[in-house]
Amino acid sequence: MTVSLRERRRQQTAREIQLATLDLAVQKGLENVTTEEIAAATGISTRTFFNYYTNKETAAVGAPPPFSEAAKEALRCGSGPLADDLKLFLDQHFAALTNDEPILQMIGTVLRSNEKARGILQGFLMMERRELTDCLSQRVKNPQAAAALANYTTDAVGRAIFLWEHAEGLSLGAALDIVWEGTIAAAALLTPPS
Amino acid sequence: MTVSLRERRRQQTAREIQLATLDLAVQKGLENVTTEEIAAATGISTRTFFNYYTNKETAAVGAPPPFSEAAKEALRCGSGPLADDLKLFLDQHFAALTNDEPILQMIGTVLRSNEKARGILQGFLMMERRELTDCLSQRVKNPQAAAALANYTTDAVGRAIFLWEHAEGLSLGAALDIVWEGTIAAAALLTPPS
DNA sequence: GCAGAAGTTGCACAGTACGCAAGGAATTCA
DNA sequence: TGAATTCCTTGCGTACTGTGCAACTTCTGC
Repeated sequence: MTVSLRERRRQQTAREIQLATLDLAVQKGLENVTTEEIAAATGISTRTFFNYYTNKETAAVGAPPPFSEAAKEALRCGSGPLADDLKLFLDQHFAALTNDEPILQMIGTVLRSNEKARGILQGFLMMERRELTDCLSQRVKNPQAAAALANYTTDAVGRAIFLWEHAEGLSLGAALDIVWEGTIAAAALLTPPS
Repeated sequence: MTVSLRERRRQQTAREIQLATLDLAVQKGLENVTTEEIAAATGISTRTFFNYYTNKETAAVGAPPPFSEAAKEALRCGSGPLADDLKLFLDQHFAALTNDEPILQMIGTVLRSNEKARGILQGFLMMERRELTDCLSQRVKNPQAAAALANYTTDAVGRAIFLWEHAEGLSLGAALDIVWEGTIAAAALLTPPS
């Protein structure tokens, strides 16, 4: 096996901590949850909690799924219209996110009221945006345009999740479709008629 | 006088705390600065520090200048091409920022290494983006397109400041021009040829 | 099965953030 | 101008955060 018992247990514990954190946070707000409570709920010591996460906000947010290498490669080397390739890329990324909808829901609740948690997530998204910028730089010569496209794309992720959380009976995929359409419409509004 | 002595002193103290914080942070990194040091450098007690700011990161970031009401009004009711009106809006906002270039410089240094500070700033930018979205909603019927445009715009602010900090001998205004051009180019890339 | 690596835990300690109450300075109003 | 009021500052006490260290347990590779 490629993953040792140790590694598996580590992942397991990390996830248990995240779940305990989110569970408590949804109940009474992350501000009012102490690391001690989280540790107790997880069945570990406070000290061990800090061996996994540097703070409770990080524990709540967890590690978002990375972009798939295949999807990035497709984006770099794609030949179709850029808008279509980006949408395809987003669809693939959302397929990964959809696996943990309940967790996503809880994270959303935490993010809405917790500044520090937003900061953590922001850090992750910034890394993702940098990754995307690098991919796009291979197709777009103007580096500022590549950065702008990466921003349009990661922002669409955020807005789609937000919409999904606030609109009843809307699937994550459907929310993305709506948001992406708005993104394209906005781009058209900025583009002088040729 | 419209502003009482109390109010003026309060503003003064708030600024002094920010300057002391940034000064120490640039010297040795905000992580390695204690609230006690900041208070001492400002000439106040630790307790008073917390009457002004909830934490040192907030003290470092301070309160960014708000959008001017006139600029917002112009954006809401403007009739020119949207891209031009937005650029005008940004130019006005940057004129306000330019007053405190040295502070902006120091804030940038802090943001680069401090996660929590980025979170604080993110909160401010999110509010600004919401404000902008509201303005734009009066000119653009599709709410997702309005949100996307607001994002394009606030992101341009961030990228312009970043570029200005990293490129030697580039004025803030010139950086904005370059970034905005990239934004427009990216929009064109997403727009199918009509 | 055993040596070493990795993980867990208790303990100690520096730092953060805030409630509370006493005292001091600014503002209001008589 | 002087008293009443309001706001600000400060010290003290306290709950919580985050990390270094050392002892101990568990897992891994040979």
